[in-house]
Amino acid sequence: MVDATVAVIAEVGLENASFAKIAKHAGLSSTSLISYHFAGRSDLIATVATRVRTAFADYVMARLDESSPMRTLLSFCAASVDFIGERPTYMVALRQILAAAPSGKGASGLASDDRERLAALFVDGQRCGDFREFDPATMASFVLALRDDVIGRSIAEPGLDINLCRNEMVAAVERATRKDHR
Amino acid sequence: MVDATVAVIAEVGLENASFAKIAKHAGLSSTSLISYHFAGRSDLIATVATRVRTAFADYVMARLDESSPMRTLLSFCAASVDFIGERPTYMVALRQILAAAPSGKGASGLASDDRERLAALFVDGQRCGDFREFDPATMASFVLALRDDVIGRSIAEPGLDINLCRNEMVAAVERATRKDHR
Amino acid sequence: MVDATVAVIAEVGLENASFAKIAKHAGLSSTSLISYHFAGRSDLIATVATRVRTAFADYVMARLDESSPMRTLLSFCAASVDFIGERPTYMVALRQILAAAPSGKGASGLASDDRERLAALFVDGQRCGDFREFDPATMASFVLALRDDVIGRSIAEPGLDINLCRNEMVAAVERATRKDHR
Amino acid sequence: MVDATVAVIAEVGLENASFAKIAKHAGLSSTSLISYHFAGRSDLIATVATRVRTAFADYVMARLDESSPMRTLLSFCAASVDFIGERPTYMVALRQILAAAPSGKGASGLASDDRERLAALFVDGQRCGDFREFDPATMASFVLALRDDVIGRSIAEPGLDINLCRNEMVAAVERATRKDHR
DNA sequence: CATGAATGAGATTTCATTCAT
DNA sequence: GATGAATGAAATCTCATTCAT
Repeated sequence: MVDATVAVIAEVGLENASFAKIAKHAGLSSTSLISYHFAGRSDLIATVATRVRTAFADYVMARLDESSPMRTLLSFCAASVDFIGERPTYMVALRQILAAAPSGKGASGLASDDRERLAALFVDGQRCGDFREFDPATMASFVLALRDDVIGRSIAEPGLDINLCRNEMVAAVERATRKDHR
Repeated sequence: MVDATVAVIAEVGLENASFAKIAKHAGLSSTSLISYHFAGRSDLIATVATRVRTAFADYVMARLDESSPMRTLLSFCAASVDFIGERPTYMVALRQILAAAPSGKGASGLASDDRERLAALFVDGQRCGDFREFDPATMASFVLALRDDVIGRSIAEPGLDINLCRNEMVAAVERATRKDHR
Repeated sequence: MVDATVAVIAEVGLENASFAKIAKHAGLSSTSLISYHFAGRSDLIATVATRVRTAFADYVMARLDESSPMRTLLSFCAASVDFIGERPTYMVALRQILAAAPSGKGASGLASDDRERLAALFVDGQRCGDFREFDPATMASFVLALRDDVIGRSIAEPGLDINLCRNEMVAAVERATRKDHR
Repeated sequence: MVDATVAVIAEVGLENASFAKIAKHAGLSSTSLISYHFAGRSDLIATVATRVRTAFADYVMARLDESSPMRTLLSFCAASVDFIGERPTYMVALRQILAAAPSGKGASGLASDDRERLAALFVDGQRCGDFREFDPATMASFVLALRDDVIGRSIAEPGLDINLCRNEMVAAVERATRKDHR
């Protein structure tokens, strides 16, 4: 049921992902089952968000090279983009959910997890000399924005070269964060 | 009427920006006037997007320093972020519209203008030695993604320091694009 | 304006013939002109009905052979069918208006004119021996029903042979009304 | 729900038979249930038409005297008119639907069944000498037109004598179709 | 005469949800 | 657990009409 929701969101967008479409995609003959299992629409999409984020985190964690802060960062970028190619609908759905989230906490809080972890990584890396001085929170947000941009383009441009995106992203992030030479 | 729509979208999100709320905000006594002036909901939000993009383009163009490709790029970044502080609701509305846009053209096509111009700028700058070698289209998308990220954060985090964001963005973009030092 | 209404009714049916469509067909930029010239929708379609009926009556009257009741009847039938071929949209519109008319008088009374005149003709012809004994009112209604049927078929079947219809109608009406032999 | 629709159409006409009135007549608290069960307004009225035509066909079939083509024809006429007296609202509704039907197929196609069967009957009867030579398709349409005329009059004239109509129709149809006496 | 903005009623349709089975 | 009928709110859209210009 959650998977059906992911698929529907990826196909028609969060706004148009009604219980009716989800039920049909899941092979259910009534939307009442969804109401039965979830407290409401927001409960359902929160569950979806969690499921997607877990899958994403698992995938990325397994590919993390934590031998140094910079390597952690770059392997995070690479793995993130690879996941987009691996499970496109997952990231599309997550992006829709995060974009539509009203300010404050709620679903938006979901994204802050990643951001905080990245910011902490930057603080570490600045201390040990991997990174130049910049605002960790802002840079964390920037890195995630690049990742989300690849997601968006992977939707809009069917023939997109994911490998190119990954390499470009890694190169850009490295240059934006590393210590300036001289 | 378009301005009322911008305000409502910025307040409650695109999804909840119903004709009823817009009419109320515009001081109209009926939603039918909106249907009268616009071919439909999509026509209205397309008009909104155009209006916002025009205002944005005008603002940025007036602040562009075109003495070199790199300066053009960095002044574009700075002006973009400044506009967010200037007309926050405009950018919030635009971001909602772009995020909800299904793939293909439509609202997504709205962003392609900027992207193409940036890409062309990169090609120029690479030829004249301002920029290192990278994929112009990908980098153009990245730069816009950073701008959109600042928009998003300006919504989610009321107390955000826009000046900090601008400086960080300029610094990051410059390092990501300039020629590598030996 | 009346002619535009006729055309629109013939094209999309009375039910869908809105002021908006009529105004567009008439080249007007606003429906308010229609409201200005007519007391309301019913006034407009009543005017249309009158216009059409006048045109129809003029056409038929000019072709009537009143040398005997039977000849009057048959020439009425022939001329009626010919008019359908001549001005198809006129009769289509009239038929729509009459069919949608609620019982009682109103627009329905428009049809009773023809019926009464035909019934009177039958009474005459029965007196002078042209027609057999039958209920004049019922037969009058029947004759008009055949005419309306040709109208209906001329809409539904584009390639309909109007001449065939006229001849068949004349033959059928003659046999249904003439005195039985022996 | 279908029966409620029939009743409402018979009462206020097809044009004014809104979901609201139908729901009210059916004792429903919301019009949404109609949208739930039917794909749309056209689906509903198509269902109504089918229901009515089935009832009509069943009634007439049970009263058909098929001992000869002419007897089949005349018993069809008699039974048809009798049904009008039996279930007035059914025929009123059907007539409204057919009259409002745009050309082409759709509801108009509903009548073609009867027409084809009658035409086939005429061909048979002409071969065996029951009927004179005439165009079968045209005559079939004519006979149904007479039937529909009685329906129409039974609406417009409350005190109409149905028996008289039946007898007049049978007499007229017999004379219009039988072989001419020398 | 003509325009076009504005109005309010009303129509269909979709939505999430509840309830009895 | 699963179904499908039923509900009420809300959304978009069309309609005829009015009014100021």
